[in-house]
Amino acid sequence: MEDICRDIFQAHQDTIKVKKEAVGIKNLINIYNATLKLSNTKGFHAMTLRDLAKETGLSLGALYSYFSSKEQLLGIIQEQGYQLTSRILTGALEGVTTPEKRLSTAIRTHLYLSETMQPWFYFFYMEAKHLGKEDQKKAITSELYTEQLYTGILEQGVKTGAFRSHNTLLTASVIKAMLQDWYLKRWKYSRRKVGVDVYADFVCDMVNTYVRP
Amino acid sequence: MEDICRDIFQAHQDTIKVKKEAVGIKNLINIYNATLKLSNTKGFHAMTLRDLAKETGLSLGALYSYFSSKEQLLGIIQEQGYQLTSRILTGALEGVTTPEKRLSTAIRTHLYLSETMQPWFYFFYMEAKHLGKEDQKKAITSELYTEQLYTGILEQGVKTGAFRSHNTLLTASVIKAMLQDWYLKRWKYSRRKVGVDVYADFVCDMVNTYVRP
DNA sequence: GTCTATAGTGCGATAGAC
DNA sequence: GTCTATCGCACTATAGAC
Repeated sequence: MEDICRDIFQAHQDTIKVKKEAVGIKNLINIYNATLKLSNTKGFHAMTLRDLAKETGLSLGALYSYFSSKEQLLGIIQEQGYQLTSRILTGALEGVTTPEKRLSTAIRTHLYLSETMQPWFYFFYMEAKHLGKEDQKKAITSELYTEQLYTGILEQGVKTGAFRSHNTLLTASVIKAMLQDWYLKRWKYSRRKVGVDVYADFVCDMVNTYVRP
Repeated sequence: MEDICRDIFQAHQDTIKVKKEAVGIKNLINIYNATLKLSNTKGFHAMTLRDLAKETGLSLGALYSYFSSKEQLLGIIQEQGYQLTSRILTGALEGVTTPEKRLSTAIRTHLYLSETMQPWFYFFYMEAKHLGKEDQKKAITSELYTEQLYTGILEQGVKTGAFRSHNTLLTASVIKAMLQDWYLKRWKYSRRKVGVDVYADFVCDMVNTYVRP
């Protein structure tokens, strides 16, 4: 969390009026956490800056030292998320060579990441349509990028004979759908005390059963 | 569409000030279509009643002859959707006895229904969190009801030996996730020219492969 | 760096003419 | 049954004190 906010602090020094890094990062963490909490309960649009001021303990004026408009606040959070996701996914797959291992690593990494950053992932999904035209394209690119990652692994597997021949694009799509369900319906799974490990095993099992020769 | 609106017209004669059924239904269709169109593009909260007036061709004052508040408009659409979904699903399964047939019928009916009523389903999913506390409970009940339907079919199949023993609750969850992906990501599937039949075959195939003995 | 106070805008909802 | 006109309110964003 602190790392994310340090990145943002340094990347947006033009719009962030606060100069001391320690103060800036502390408040950014506060603001983003509050934004995610409020947005994920009632929606970003329904969250007013007065709500946000109350939740953070900052004043309206102080908030505007950290972003130039409500819309920009939305954009910043989204953008940071895509970068982080693709960076971590790509990193986790480095050095993993066999298709079976790559598939299971990608699925598990994605699930564990969305587990620790659940509010962020939920936010990306639900607020994507409220973005400006420019940012909306980035959202679509991000969705297709991770899907492409799975398609690539599956096709590699078909080629090497590790997987049987099948519709890799549709398989990748439903893998994504299953991963997304994990962070979109957290209320359901936590109520049932289904942990991320159990869910990860299940998804890997179902996909493996389907694609194995 | 006309049937749905006739149901609503008759069920809400207390809040709908228009008395002539022909006029009432014609405008209700107009209003709900416009609401779905605008909400699904920019979100229900971001849609103003002035947007809605422009889209329907009605005035602000006229709109209020068909609902008592913006919030109630949201509630009416949601409620009607649940009733329709459960009615159609239950009806489709009537007389279908073997677990294999029941499973495939449920999946296909759900997909075909969400295909013809895509804007409604998308709306239910994305706007559920903006509902009042009362209506939110109904949304959760509805989600769990359809899931329960799949769990029931799967358990019956395990008992009769048609399916192997497996985690039926998680299987039902991911079936729902796959069905939801169909109407949540329509832009993706239609861009790729994947039709509902192809998708339905795929989902049935994947689930069957997983649960067969 | 953060505050309070407020300007300016656009909303949901209503009243009353037609 | 539908319209126009308008009220009161809550919002985003800013200006200036501390």
